[in-house]
Amino acid sequence: MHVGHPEPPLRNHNVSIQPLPRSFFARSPRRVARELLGKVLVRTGDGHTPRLTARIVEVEAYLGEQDPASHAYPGPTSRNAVMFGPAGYAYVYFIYGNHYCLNVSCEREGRAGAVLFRALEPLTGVEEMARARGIAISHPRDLHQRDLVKLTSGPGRLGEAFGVTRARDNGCDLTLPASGLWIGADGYRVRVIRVTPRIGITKAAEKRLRYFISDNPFVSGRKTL
DNA sequence: ATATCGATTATCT
DNA sequence: GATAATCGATATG
Repeated sequence: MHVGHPEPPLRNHNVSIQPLPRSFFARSPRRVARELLGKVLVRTGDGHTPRLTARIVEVEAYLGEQDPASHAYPGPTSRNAVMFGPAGYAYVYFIYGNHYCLNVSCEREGRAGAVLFRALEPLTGVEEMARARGIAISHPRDLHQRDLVKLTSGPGRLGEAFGVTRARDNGCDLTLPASGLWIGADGYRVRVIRVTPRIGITKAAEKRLRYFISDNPFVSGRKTL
């Protein structure tokens, strides 16, 4: 075996994961974003067995019709309809002709708001994630941190790793394991949360609505203000 | 390490 | 017709 690994890159995950209730999401995007850190995104197959699990380590809040950076800013359209619906549903958008990004709707029905998933820490199903990302892995036990980071560090990357598309996942209920894509808690406690301006936007770029777990190596982009 | 750029298409002006 | 909640590749310090 190898020596000199300060920490194994993967913590294997045999504890049970409990779905989050809709009331968790039916709050302000700021609150939901902060409390989503440390929770687990799950992709389940037909057999209800989790195939893919990954810890949520970086998110951004989008506030709705008053937030110029939000897709809800122009008011309800067919694209953003899920954001105006009830909380706890997947809002998936396609961007730059290349990438699908995953959000969860917040607030009460009729009031827009969402949290964008920006980075995950893979827990199980790493080989499938690597296949989905088109990254060759010789021997799964020899995975290095730098390879793992490329799987789910960034909104487009994590979408691809989890096979998220608008046709497949937009509007699906993320509180329901039967949806195939859902969010749960496994008892993990986050230590330190950091807050910075959001990434990659041109409007309302100064608002500090990006939340991430301090010192987590899977966080995307700048780790300083 | 940071900077710049091309890819590629749904959505809106 | 312009833009975009991104990524990966390339160039340069």
